[in-house]
Amino acid sequence: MAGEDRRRGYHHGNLREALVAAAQSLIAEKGPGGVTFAEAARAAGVSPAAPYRHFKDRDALLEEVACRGFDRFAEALEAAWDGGRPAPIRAFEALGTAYLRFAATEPALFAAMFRRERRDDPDPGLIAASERAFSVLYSACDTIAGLARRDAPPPAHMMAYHIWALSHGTAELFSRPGPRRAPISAEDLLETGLGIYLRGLGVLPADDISSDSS
Amino acid sequence: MAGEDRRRGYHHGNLREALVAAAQSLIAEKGPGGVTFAEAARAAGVSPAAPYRHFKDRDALLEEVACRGFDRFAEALEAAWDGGRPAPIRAFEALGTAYLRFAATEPALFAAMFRRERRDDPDPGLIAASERAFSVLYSACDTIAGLARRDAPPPAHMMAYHIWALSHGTAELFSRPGPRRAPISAEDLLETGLGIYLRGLGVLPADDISSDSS
DNA sequence: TGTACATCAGTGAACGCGCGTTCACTGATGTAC
DNA sequence: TGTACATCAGTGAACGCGCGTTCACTGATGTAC
Repeated sequence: MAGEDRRRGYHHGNLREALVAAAQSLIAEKGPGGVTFAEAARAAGVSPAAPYRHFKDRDALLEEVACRGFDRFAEALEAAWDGGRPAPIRAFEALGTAYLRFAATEPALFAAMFRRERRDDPDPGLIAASERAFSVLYSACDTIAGLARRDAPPPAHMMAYHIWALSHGTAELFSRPGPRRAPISAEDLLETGLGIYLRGLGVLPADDISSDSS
Repeated sequence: MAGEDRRRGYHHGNLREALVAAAQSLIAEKGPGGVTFAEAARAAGVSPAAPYRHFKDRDALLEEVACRGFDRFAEALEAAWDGGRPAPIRAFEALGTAYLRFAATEPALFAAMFRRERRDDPDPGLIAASERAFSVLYSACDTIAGLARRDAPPPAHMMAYHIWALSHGTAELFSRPGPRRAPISAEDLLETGLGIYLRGLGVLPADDISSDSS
């Protein structure tokens, strides 16, 4: 953004950032496969050879975008969970909603983060960033698992994988821009799904059992 | 397959099939984005102009692959569900496992079916094929919903969307070829997740309630 | 049974295009002294 | 405070490549009579 306004002569000053921004809007336009080194350079107002000073290749650029995506994703999830306030269950639902909203409002980042054409060599920075996002989910599950009315609480990491899968599947199938497929909104689907899941864990009371104790 | 063995002179005889097969293996190699009209033609042993006789463009070819993918997917799911035999719950788990297995053993078809770069114009044949697959899930859920020990069974279509999302998310995140991320197998994750979900619906008995009636 | 003709499916050459990548270069910036 | 020099970041021209797409064409197949 800031780098596009004014060229300061020979040196761009902020080319790396400009390339990342350009890649992001190219992804939004044509998907990750449509990102081209040459076009990113053009969008940044720079010669086609310039990007090589900052990124090894197209894939490195996309990985950088994905990495920042995971960082912002983690922030969004963390803000939604908010340490379990005002109440754990409510915060947990907000967490799920945040997952969907991120997928819907940042389709470019989301696509870069979860694109299927990964190279074999997994970038450690990217893995670390995705771990950061996952850890928000994990700590929320850890709190929620403590509410279970059983002697043995469900293992939080398994729970986190379940929740992640449910949220991700809902986002992929029902929450992306494009022709809708479900007659129910993605948010409602995820909320009801989470509710049923938590009931199954004994975290929420079952409907057919009279119980007012939380 | 059959078309590659022997050229019968000027006419290929089975070019459409050969192109679909070529596209499929190109997807397996480089993902849907790596599919090229020219390369598919080359793989089929035919001039670069020949594919235009059978497909409008690259996207039409990919849609054909996706369409067949959904057909085979529906078959696989149907075979796993098997009308609810030997027992509904067991068949239901088999259905989930079949979802994962399809994603793992047919990554090319799976990628074509669920690729994100869809054109705006959704092919009716493709939609119909995906509906066929979904309807297997739906009818299974309809049967399972009837087992709930409540007065009002959960709406089967909502249930089907939940299950679809959970299965799809598990497949996307944990069941694709590549570096694993979860310390639990995708199959185990999905099975436990389904179990918890069904407990939440009242279809399976909760652990902390003594109940031996199925 | 044979012939004429229409239709179909693939040819191969050609074109313009944009991309990836390299190269010696050069303008700007910072720093040692 | 000024000068010389090293380093850095971007240039622009060039190359080879493969793709998409078109075109008039031609070999094969089927069918009317």
